[in-house]
Amino acid sequence: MKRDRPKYRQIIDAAVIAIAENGYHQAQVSKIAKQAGVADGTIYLYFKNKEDILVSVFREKMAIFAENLDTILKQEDKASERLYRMIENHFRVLHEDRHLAIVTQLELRQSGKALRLKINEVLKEYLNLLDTILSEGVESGELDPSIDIRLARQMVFGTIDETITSWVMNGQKYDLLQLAPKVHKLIIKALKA
Amino acid sequence: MKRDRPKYRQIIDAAVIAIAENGYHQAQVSKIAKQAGVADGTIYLYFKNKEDILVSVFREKMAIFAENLDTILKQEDKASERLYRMIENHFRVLHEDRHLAIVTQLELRQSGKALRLKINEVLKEYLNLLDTILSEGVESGELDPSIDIRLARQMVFGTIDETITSWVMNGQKYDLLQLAPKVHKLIIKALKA
Amino acid sequence: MKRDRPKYRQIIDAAVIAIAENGYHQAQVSKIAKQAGVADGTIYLYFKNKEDILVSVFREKMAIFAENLDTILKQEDKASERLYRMIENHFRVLHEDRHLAIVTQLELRQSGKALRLKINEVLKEYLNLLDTILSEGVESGELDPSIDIRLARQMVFGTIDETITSWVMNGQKYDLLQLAPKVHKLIIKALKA
Amino acid sequence: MKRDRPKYRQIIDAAVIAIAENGYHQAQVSKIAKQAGVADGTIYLYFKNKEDILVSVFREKMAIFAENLDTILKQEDKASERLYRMIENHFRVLHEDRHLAIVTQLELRQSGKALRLKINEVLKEYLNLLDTILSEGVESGELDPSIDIRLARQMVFGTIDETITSWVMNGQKYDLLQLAPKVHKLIIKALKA
DNA sequence: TATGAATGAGCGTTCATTCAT
DNA sequence: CATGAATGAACGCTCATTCAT
Repeated sequence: MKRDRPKYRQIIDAAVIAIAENGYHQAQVSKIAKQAGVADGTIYLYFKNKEDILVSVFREKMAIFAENLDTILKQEDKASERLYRMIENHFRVLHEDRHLAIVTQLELRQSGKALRLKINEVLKEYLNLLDTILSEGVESGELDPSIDIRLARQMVFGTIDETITSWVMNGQKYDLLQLAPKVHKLIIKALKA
Repeated sequence: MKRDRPKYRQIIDAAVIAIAENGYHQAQVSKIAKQAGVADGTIYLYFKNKEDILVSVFREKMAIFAENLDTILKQEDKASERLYRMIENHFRVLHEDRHLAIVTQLELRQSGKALRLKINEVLKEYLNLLDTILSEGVESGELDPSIDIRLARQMVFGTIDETITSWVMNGQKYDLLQLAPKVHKLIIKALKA
Repeated sequence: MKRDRPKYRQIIDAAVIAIAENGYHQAQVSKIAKQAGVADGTIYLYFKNKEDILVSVFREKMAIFAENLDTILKQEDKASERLYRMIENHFRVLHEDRHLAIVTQLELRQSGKALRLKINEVLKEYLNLLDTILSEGVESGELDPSIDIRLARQMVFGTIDETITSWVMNGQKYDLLQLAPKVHKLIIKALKA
Repeated sequence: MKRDRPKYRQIIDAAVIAIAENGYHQAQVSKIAKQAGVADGTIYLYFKNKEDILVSVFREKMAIFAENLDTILKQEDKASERLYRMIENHFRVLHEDRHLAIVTQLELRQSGKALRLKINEVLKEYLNLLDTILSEGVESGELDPSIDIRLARQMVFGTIDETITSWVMNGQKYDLLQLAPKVHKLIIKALKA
């Protein structure tokens, strides 16, 4: 399998750096290749085309969120705690990889419609896990039964996303992780029974 | 003043349509010119360059939100009502101009970093009004004094934005306006004292 | 109409020279543009793509053959004389434009299948005129009624084509026009009643 | 000798199939290798480069024509009969190997000038045999002494070539072999004393 | 002998911007 | 003011060839 060979991840990681440092439109294939330390043509042994690199970046990195979240769901069963761990996890991953944060919050959003649709498919899995947390929270009586799940999900994700984007656009100057408890408190207040 | 001459708005409106119908990357200057019924070169008598058209689109259209919001602030003084009117206004404007909704929620986000920064400056005025609503709500004792204004603003804007973007991405099929009360309820629950 | 503007022919003529001098695969669009004294992009104001240039070269130049042949058909009604004039015309045009001879006999045949099909359509008109000469020659009793028109046409065209190609491949060193009477004699002997 | 080892012919035959089925420009070295069941690199143990494969294809296959023709020259001494056998042989070989017909009549002609010159050298041997038939036919009084041998050869080869190319371009739908007597008759009429 | 992963030079095309009319 | 023909820089991708194993 191609994605198990070392150069696959090497190129993925190079793409994140190249995009974060140059911007989406200035991250030419040749720049990614140079950053990865391979020839331009080598890229095409591992990826169908440039778009495929970008979707793969998103898929591989998103897997980190989803995996962690999966573990959290198994460890916790209180909705409030689950949400806290989710927020904290989301913030932590992007806090620890600032290049990745720039890429997911700013650069990848400049992609064309086709790529956006593929990215959304990947994102959907993550949002489904969030839906699960919310539904189960309602069922257990912990969360307000009158909430609209979709709307609640949009609020949770929208708040998280906007918070991180603001942090990135302001130069990642302050400590994103410290915001987790406050964001959590706000969200729980809105959702609790 | 250039922006008072009829062709200025003609080009702005043409840009919104051209971008909504063709997508950001397929909205070439020549297409905008054709849509506006002017020659390519004429564009450059009214705008410095392509980026200038797009920033102007955002500025002119954003003015609608801000104006309305200004009026609302003068008419209402309860934070809850102000927020309701703001959400309702935001939803209504984009509900009534579907081209504009596509442009602001999807297409304009594909622009490069430079343009994004300029757009954010324009957006900042709008967010400042929101900050005002929140601060005054806290001062009057209507809103929870322990909230972080910036965070609260990010939640409010993030939730609104995510809700609208979902609506656009799902083809603007359902009635966005009907969501206003629910969104408002959720937000107020999170923010009230 | 694009093809009436001077740059259209300018580019066509430049393409013939660029291809003759560099070979089909080495006649890059930028070389054709430089030879024509225009910018690369200008080419695309007159032609859809590179293939379109080449088909146009063939069409425009082939028109010379067909026009002359049309005139000949009107002036002469003896098949033998018509064939002589056709051969002489074909030889003369290529003899007088050696670049064109290289392009039609050698370079343009290196094009891909798609282009070849389009070229063949253009060629078909010319071959139809030849068919007319042969059919009318048979009807008038001047040519052998037992000949297969298609086969006869293939012989006439195959002989002419092979003769010219040999001349080109040998460096256009001898006088092609002098061969016309001999070729004509050979062909008439094969076809006469 | 390399060309006696089994993989040599294996690659030659694979090249004919790959070119006939994919077209000249789509017959990449890797496709030929796959068709031959060897690794890409192995090709270069038997051939200097891609051009060398193609020249070898032509040389090896042309040898069939020449060998047969050699035998014919020994068996027959009447020019008319020799020509008939030559035409019949030429038609038969290509009729029986339709892949080869496509390759020699259409695909190989798309090659660059350099390759074409090498192919012509191989072809020259075949054409020399044809010259011999014609010269001896003139000497024996069977053929018209006034003919120009080179021209006669161009007519014979041009007619055969054009006939076969037409057949291939029309999808090899009709019976090429049946045309041999008619072609022969036409040619003999042109050449006989 | 045989392999196949890696290489990197090369090119058609788009489109924002200019400027002579 | 308005036009639109002309410009030319910029880039993703292919594929013949090599060479370490």
